[in-house]
Amino acid sequence: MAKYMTKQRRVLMDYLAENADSLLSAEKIAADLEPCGISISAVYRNIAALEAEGKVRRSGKAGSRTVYYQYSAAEECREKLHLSCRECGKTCHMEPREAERLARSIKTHEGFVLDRAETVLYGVCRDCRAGKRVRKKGESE
Amino acid sequence: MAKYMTKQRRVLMDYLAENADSLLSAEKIAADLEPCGISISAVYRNIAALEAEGKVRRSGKAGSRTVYYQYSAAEECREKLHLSCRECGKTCHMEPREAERLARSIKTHEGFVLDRAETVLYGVCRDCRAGKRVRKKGESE
DNA sequence: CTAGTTGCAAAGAGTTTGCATGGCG
DNA sequence: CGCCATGCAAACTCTTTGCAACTAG
Repeated sequence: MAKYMTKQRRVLMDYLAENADSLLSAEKIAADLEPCGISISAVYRNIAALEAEGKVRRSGKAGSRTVYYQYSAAEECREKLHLSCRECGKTCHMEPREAERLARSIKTHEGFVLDRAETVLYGVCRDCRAGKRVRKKGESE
Repeated sequence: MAKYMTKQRRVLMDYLAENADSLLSAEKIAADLEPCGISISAVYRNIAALEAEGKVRRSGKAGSRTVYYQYSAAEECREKLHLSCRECGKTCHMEPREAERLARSIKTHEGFVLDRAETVLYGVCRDCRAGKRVRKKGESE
């Protein structure tokens, strides 16, 4: 997969890199990139390829059947736990030391080996707690 | 919602309670309960009602578009973090003290307030680690 | 009896796929 | 020029909904 670098693929990758801090649905991506001339199928197919290459991570939002994707630049990214904000949708990495401590703690106490690549912690981020009214597009109170 | 206790509802609730430790898709539930004479629509409708009552929790499995449900007996359940095993699908509660420590730690270090109700940690549980030593992709030791 | 429930089938939402055309290398 | 990638639309999967028949209280 990914033998040619097509216009669509480049546009998609740029877009994902620029929005590396938020969870994106295939439909949103397609909508935003539609003016660039990229079909929804191309979005899905490229994302699947990027996912296989480890450049994109998929994560479901609690209670939604839509799948969300996010750029996952480096390998190290997958060693980090992700924190996803319910309010603004942004995702950030948890400090490695913290993640490490958490993983160890859970393993010790529960005998459970955490899979950092697949785990996303949900909550409300610092900015949203501070602003408290950072409301994002199409999001009602 | 839930004004009458129908045969279907009772069967569903029993089933959910019995399988309180695993994540169940609507289809699996319907399949397992089909001999009891309950349609998939009834499954969905009852689950939606139970969910509204807080007796069922829904959670997406990482990287799957299917929604999974799980019995969530008590209120306290929602104050506990959940650990879900990728191998066997079982879910268990994280020790409250551990969860508390984790939440505090994240808040202190990242300014991120964890939503315990929506967060599920993925990994491999003690039993599966003991039984088989299946080692999968990107899993930390 | 009467309103909540059910089953069925049709409608939706989101994702995947077959096929002919188009474009990267 | 050959093969991969794209676009379109049809197929799929999972979930929701309309409606007439059914049933718990």
